[in-house]
Amino acid sequence: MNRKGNRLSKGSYALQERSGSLWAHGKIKSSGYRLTVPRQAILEILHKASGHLSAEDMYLSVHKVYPAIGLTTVYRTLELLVRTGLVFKFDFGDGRARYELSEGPQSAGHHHHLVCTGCGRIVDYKDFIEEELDLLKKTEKGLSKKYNFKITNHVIQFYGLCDRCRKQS
Amino acid sequence: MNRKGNRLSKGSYALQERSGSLWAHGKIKSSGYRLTVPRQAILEILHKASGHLSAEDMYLSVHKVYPAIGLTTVYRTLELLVRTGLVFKFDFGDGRARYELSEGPQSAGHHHHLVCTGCGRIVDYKDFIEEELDLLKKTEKGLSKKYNFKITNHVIQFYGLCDRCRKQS
DNA sequence: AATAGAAATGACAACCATTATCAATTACTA
DNA sequence: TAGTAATTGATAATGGTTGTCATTTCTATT
Repeated sequence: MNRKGNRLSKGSYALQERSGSLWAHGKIKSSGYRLTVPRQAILEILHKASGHLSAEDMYLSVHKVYPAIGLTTVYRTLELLVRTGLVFKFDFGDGRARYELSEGPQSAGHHHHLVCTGCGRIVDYKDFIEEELDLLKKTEKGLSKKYNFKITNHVIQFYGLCDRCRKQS
Repeated sequence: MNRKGNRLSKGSYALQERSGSLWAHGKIKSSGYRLTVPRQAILEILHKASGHLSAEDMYLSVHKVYPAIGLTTVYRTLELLVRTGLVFKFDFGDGRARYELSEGPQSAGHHHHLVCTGCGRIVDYKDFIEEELDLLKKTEKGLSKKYNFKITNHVIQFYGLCDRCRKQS
């Protein structure tokens, strides 16, 4: 196979580093992992995408530019990114996991999801985040104490029917 | 096979009906579905259990009493119960769905889940429900209007490490 | 620069929860 | 009580995800 074509040029990555994944790169290295081409490519895709991509979405996307990268590697990389806390993994009930970057310095910020049970459409929302944070802080503290859990994460999702799907049913 | 042994006697069900599944039975019938033995058996198990059972959990449980009931039927019944709103389906990230009765007249009440990412243990909590409900009502209203969604459901989950798992890591 | 050793990768097979199929059975209505 | 459509159970198929293992690539060390 064409090794050269599958190689990432330093130049193309210099740009990406300026635009926000430097932080992620550092975190990967400081966690003792190597910063490889597939990992960089997947991080780049996660940066560019609006979020909630499935593993296969990323595979198809990455595969266009680097045909040598296989689906297995995408899964392995995502698992690593989740483990190091760089990426969140979601389940919206359609049988495949979705991934998005967690809150890095360059992130789009804390948000939650509105999921249409009709068509699967996912809408990000950032409304009511302030009130939510108040409640969450309080709840996390209370639950930590009461159940002796060390809480690291939380998920809030709303399910319903979107505009289009309401009309059809 | 022993058909008679797999049959539910009227007597044993009379008791169950008194203890809370009458409502569910009515809802199934009024939705145009038949009230069959497997459906009653699965409802009974959901009533008795503390919640968050997987399909296989229920299959094993049901299978002891009614060996003729197959796993496929368990899945189909759960799908029906979810569709009619009698049961909620959850994903706690361990690759299998979990089910529990939704808020019937006899339900244990509105609660959420605390999930240990170490061992998978699930703790129900009902703390801070009042404050939470305020926020949720407000959020639902706001999101419905802004995004034109008809919101039917929501999920709140906290993830972390439980007592035991904290010590081990 | 060359190399050894460890980490990472890719192709492929295996896994396993869930779903589709279809003939046989069952619950409800007339 | 019989007729009929709904439901069921056994089995196979599906599909997302993970395990395996030989090969490749990185990195530290000569």
